[in-house]
Amino acid sequence: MNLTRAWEILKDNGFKKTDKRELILKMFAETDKYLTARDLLDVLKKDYPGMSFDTIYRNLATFVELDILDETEMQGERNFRMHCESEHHHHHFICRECGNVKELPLCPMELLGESLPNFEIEAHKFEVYGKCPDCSVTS
Amino acid sequence: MNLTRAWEILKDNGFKKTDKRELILKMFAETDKYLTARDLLDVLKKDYPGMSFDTIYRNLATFVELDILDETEMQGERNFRMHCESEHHHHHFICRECGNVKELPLCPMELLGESLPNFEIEAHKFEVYGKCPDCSVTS
DNA sequence: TTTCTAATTCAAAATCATTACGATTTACAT
DNA sequence: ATGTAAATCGTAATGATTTTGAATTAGAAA
Repeated sequence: MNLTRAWEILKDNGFKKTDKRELILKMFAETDKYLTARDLLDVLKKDYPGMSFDTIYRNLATFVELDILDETEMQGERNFRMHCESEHHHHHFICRECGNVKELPLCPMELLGESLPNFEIEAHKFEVYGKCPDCSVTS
Repeated sequence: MNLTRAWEILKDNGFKKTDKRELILKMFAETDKYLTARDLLDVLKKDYPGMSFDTIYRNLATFVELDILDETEMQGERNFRMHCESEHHHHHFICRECGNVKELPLCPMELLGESLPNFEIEAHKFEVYGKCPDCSVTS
């Protein structure tokens, strides 16, 4: 997802263009990694000392609601990332060292078959964690 | 995992038999569901008003460390459950309504193939959420 | 452009899960 | 029975997140 598309969605849903929102979205546009509310605040406080958690969290919620951001939960923290626009559904490897993300082409749900008859499936989570080649010590 | 085996492991690792540990383990032995620290405290406070968070959390950490319990994170809370002793690795469907759990026979890691060359894989998470047949409103 | 109004922001406090601490009690090997 | 390390208690601290209420601001309408 790029910034232009993100603002299109916001406009379409009646949200205003504010500099705080621009800063937050720019941070996501510039990285591939998952970011926490604190990551954002720490950086943005430099330029906008008044930036508060309220602003961060409310906007993150808005962005997730509008599918501009994806959210996942890792070690007790909510992590956010620009929503993937890949043609088809996929999952991620997440590097615990640098936070970088790699797409995994498969989705286990396709392989469930009739494992869950009469179950109402609402969601699923599949993530792989470890070290990417750059962070893996090959010595 | 049954209580006898759990105590075997604790003994082997030099942990003492305390009534608090017994109560906590009994709660896990009696249910199939994932429980939170609060679930445990709320119940155990009835019989042991003095029961404190310290006791709960320290013991949960110990049990997870010793593979007596499994841990997962759902909606911002850590959830615990008796460790599965099934012959082979598997994953779970978790009912968001009643908390009951159903084993899923597959593990997506087997299907990764060479998707992650030179990546150091440390962990993975695969869970399916929804409503079990009992909780699904079939009207 | 000026005005209006709802949306947004700020700053601080509340909440919730989790962790930590010093004092006391307990399990269990000797 | 006793000594000692381990475990527990009661409570306070921490850290992430959410909420609140007053002040500010963006964007639409006149």
